[in-house]
Amino acid sequence: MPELPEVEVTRLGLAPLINGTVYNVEVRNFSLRWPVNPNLKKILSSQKLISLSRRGKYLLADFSNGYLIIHLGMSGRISIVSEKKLPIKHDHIDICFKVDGNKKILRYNDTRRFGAMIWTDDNPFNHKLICTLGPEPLSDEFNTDYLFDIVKRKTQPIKSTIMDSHTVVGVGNIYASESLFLASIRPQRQSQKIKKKEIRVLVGSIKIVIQKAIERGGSTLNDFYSVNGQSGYFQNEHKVYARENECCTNCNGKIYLLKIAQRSSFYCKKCQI
DNA sequence: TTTATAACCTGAACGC
DNA sequence: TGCGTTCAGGTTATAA
Repeated sequence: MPELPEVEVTRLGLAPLINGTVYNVEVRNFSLRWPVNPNLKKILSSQKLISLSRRGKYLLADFSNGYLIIHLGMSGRISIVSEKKLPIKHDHIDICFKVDGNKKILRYNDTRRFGAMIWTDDNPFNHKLICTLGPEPLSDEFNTDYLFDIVKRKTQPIKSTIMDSHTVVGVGNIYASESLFLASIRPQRQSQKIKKKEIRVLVGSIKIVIQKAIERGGSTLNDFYSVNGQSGYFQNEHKVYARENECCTNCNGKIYLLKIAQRSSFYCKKCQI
């Protein structure tokens, strides 16, 4: 489910909890990708949520006494619900806030439990999961010279390179396919054989695709919904992703499916070289 | 050092 | 209808 745009949409949706104070935490299942801190309830009790930021696909919840690092994995979802709403299957964690006298529950649901909720009282940017991440795709740091310097040393397919969070964060399977289509580059091309002028176009394409997806509220395929339960709309603009055997919107040719690093990759043989 | 693969877990979709 | 198989948006650890 969540790639960078979906995580950003989630972050923005959680804004009503800022300045709220935690009055209860209920962990129904501690077994996420990494075990949830068994003392989380004690740690967060009476703490104030100061701000919410994002680094790649990680949400960073800044509390008075430390940070909660949240990753949604493949099927994680966060919603704000009322106290009356009963938990359903896979609702693993509730963090209960009092905000301006009102009670609001941050509810974490994750069917496949590939997500994570990690407590740290250190600077989260020093955390081993965060400190090795590549630049944000929309930042100036992610530019032609930067990416070209990386790809010229890589023999792996370009799609694998741009999906590597150490190269650039937030480009998952959907947006990798879409960005490569926009840049007219086949996903299986060997990274080091791609010319600098193509890398320039690719960098621009990644920025465009990510920016547009954020503006559309992310992509809702099977299970992404924002905090308010709204679906995203960017899936309506997918040019190649999940469109095997359909017509290319550009040339009317056929969209092909190819497995790269065990992941489905979609491309047009005519438009992408 | 780089690249490929297995693993984590659940449920939907599909074929027989 | 029911069972078995395959596949899915992410990321890390391990093997090659």
